[in-house]
Amino acid sequence: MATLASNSLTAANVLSETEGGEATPPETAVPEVRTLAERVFHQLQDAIVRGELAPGSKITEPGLSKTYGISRGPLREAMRRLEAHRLIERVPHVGARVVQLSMKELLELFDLREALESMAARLAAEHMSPNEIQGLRDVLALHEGQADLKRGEAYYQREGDLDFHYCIVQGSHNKMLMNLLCDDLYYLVRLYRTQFSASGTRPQRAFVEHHRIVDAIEAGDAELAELLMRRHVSASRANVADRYAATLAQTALTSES
Amino acid sequence: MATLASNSLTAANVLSETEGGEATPPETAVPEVRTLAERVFHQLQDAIVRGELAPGSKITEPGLSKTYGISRGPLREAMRRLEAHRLIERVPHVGARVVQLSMKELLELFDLREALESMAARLAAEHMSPNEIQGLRDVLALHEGQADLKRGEAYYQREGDLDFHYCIVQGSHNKMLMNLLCDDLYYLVRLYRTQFSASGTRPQRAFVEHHRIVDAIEAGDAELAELLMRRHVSASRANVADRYAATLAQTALTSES
DNA sequence: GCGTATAAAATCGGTAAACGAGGTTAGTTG
DNA sequence: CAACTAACCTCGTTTACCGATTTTATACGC
Repeated sequence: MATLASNSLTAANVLSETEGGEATPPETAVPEVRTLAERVFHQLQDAIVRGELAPGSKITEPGLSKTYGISRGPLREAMRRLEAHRLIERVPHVGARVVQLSMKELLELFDLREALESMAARLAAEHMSPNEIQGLRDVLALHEGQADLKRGEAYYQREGDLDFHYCIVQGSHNKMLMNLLCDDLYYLVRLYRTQFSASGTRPQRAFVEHHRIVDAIEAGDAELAELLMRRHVSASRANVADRYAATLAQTALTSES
Repeated sequence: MATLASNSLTAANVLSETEGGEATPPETAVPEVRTLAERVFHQLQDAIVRGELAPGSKITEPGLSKTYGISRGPLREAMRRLEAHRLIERVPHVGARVVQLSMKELLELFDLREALESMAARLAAEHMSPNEIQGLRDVLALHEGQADLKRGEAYYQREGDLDFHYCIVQGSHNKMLMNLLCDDLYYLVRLYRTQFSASGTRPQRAFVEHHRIVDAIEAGDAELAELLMRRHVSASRANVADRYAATLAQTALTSES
């Protein structure tokens, strides 16, 4: 049966507003989940990012075909897309498995983000409208009100942090950059966060840094915004690397490359 | 090792039965063209990049299925990958068409390259081995010997330029960066070059810039290498923008970005 | 017992036919 | 000439089936 009518999209819902009435679903209207292949692609993407599909685990076509109740055709299309996004790895007559990420690649990813997001911050400072900047402030205020920030957890490692970075990237008004960061890299970032359960104990600091970045953007100081964002990402990277080193030293001493 | 000096094409040529002798050159053996879907993906990718499939033209499944002599299954998988790489655009019950690129997006792409390739140059200066640097020199020497460089054409806009940038990116030893630039963005770059028949008349200058960059890398001067690469890409961008503006002014004055 | 060789099962890659759904086009009608 | 309708086409998906390759399980020999 084609049950493509109403399904749980579960996408990365960014801004959650007052759910008073269904009158105006803000911008983020339910986009294009019109085909089965697309739906299962997002479902799988979500399952991988959230760790429901364990990293390194093998995924078979008959298995997924059964769990999601679809035939192999659209399933294989979805898997092709996952492969292109580097969320699964495939060996021709063998099968596919969820990516297993190394610390080296995680640090590489941070280097990429440093280059790209600092660029995004510069462009955002040049191009963001007062309205958009207000939206940024709203996002920060929303985060500030959340309890988990005060509890000193979660903020940085949850979607909240990404919300902020999403907004900056959107504010760059550079479509290519938006595609690259939001469509390609951020799913990997989220995947890393679940795999390493990483990046924990610097929530307030990150929060302050976010505010400083918005200040620079609001002031139209592109150079400063770029610098602050570069430092911000770099600090995140160092934090992750430190935590990883600590974990390594604590558990045992096995090498890796 | 890992000098992929003259790979460039890797195009669609299938593993026709011409593989009599296993005397394939050391590395760079024809890797994974083992499945039909993969083969047709590369064929289509190549056809699009080379302009054989006109930008904006509609491509239909029955059509391609017939042209390439394959069934719709693997064809659709290939198209999914093309879509993920942004070489085609797809509308759910309507069809797919080759991307039509705007000058705005081209300039955005250059901005991305500026950020990413300058980063690559910095990393290359830090990580490239003497062997790899020699390989870079060889690539430049190869280009210098080619006649078309002296004729003042072709060098910059042909694969030659990309060869150089490929090598720099490889020299960064950053796998994520390599994936991003070489697997994702460079096909778009090449597509732009065919679509705009662009970027022509600064071959010697680009050539000199390439040499300066290698000098900086050889000297281990990461900061300089990064700066020079940033300028190099930026100059390319300006060149393209100028030529485009000239074209616009010449033909007529119609709409703009 | 253990390693190798062989056979069986499972999976992947691919083809073909068929069907409904949605979109495009053209023709008819008012 | 606009609007409605009816073909027609393509896309999305399922099902069934096939060969090729891999994995596993079994059996054999040492």
